[in-house]
Amino acid sequence: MADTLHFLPAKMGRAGEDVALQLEAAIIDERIQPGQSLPSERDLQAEFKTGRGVIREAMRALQQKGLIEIRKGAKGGAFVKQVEVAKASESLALFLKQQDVDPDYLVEFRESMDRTITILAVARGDGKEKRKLEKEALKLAALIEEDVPDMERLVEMDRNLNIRLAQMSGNPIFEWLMRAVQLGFSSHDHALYEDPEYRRETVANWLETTRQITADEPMKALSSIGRHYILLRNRLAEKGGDVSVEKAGDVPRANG
Amino acid sequence: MADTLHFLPAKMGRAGEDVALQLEAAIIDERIQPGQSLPSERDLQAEFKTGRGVIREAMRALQQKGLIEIRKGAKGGAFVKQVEVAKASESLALFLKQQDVDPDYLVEFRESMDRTITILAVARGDGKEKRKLEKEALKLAALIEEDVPDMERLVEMDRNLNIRLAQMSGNPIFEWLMRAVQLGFSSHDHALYEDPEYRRETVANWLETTRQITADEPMKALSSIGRHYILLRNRLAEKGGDVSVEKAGDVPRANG
DNA sequence: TAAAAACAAAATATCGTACCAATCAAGCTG
DNA sequence: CAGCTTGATTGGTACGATATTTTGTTTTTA
Repeated sequence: MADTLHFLPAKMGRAGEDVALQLEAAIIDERIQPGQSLPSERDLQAEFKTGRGVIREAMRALQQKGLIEIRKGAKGGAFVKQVEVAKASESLALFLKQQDVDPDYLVEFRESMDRTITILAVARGDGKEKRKLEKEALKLAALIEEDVPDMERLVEMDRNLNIRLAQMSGNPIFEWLMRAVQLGFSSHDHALYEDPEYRRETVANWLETTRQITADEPMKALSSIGRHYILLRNRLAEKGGDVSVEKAGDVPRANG
Repeated sequence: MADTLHFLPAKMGRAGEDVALQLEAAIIDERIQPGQSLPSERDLQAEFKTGRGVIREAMRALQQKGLIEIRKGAKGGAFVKQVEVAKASESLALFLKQQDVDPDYLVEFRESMDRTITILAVARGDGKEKRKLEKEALKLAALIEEDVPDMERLVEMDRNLNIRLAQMSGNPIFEWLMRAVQLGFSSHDHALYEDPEYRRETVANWLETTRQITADEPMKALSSIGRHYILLRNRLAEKGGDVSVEKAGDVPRANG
């Protein structure tokens, strides 16, 4: 527990926000280190001289930001966390989802991002990472041999390949972007895997791309990336305009 | 008010999250349109068959995500908002700050984005836009002739040039990204304009870049962009590590 | 006797309700 | 038309009850 912390009584009128801001400031200034816990709800209540509801609202806001993790029970409480890149991506994904952006623009954007990431990954990824990536692509290839491939699983593996590649770029900002895009718009890739012919070609393309990356052949890898986007554009054109951005129906629900 | 909305009773144990998720889904799904308001807290309480505290926590989470805006008083309530790009920017800034990400990565990211944008802008921007851009660069050049240039104004014009260029790419995603980056991380550019020598070179470089764009010379424009980032990197190296990403202290505060 | 299992207790977050305060818009009144 | 009143809504506080997890203790078992 982090003692010797002192806060001002919460301001009336918008107490919850005030509490949240003071706590956030304390965390960001590293007056409370990651891993440490904030005082218990009741203690905070006393510290801020306010009701517990206010404290709880503030906690919820910080939790939502990914700054704290709340554990119940004895020795429970609010523990300061390192913000994960996945959490940071959520808010961009949310923004992207709300704008209904023309799929063409999205594809264009993704292609440009993919190309940069690929170049960086070839240059910076170490051999082990590269071989691991190639192995993942092989696993994907094995999966489509089945008669009735599990679509969800396929799309998830595709997503993971993309994120892994972004990680190999070594630049966390690209990982952030890639995750956001994958969070918001995986429906396009879904389209690629629906059709057996495209599915086959897409996976073959993944194999080729990862192989060229392992072989330290950036230009050939780029060429392969280009092929991927040719496939994607053709597929989207075939399907017509009915592949719009994902609706929120797929937001994970807490209860069944 | 959006009536005829139906929600499931909140699940025990993590009711707040459940409520937040259901509401978020309804918003993203556009079952509730931006501008419309959610039912009042008490109505939601009845709908979800839960206590008011739970509803308020959920509201706070949604508010924190930027999905709703809460107004007090008569005709008050929770109004669905368009998520602002600033939210995504904030959350990225928080992540980079907490993880202590090297500013070099940001520069690298910006350079790659700038290059793509420039190519697209040359290809898609019409002559009028390009000349307008060049004129803005000229205005910037005029400004640094003064003995004591207004730094704020300089940085703002630089920002506007960047955003205008992003707009000319014709792809809204690049514009959003550019805005997000400019919002949270313009301190680097500030560094470029502090030193008289760098200031002069930076502005000269802007002139060159915009000129090449107007002349439909993408490769020369790229070359010029490259020069910009050489300047920026040199400047940052000179200044040492003290130019970190913006503190979260500049996050807009709701109450004074 | 020592290890393992079962049980009780304490600390903590979570949930529900009731009540009052502050705020704001619209309508009423003089 | 200025000022007051009223109704609707969110904001804040208090208290009690419940669920969950850890911890310590006791009992059982090998």
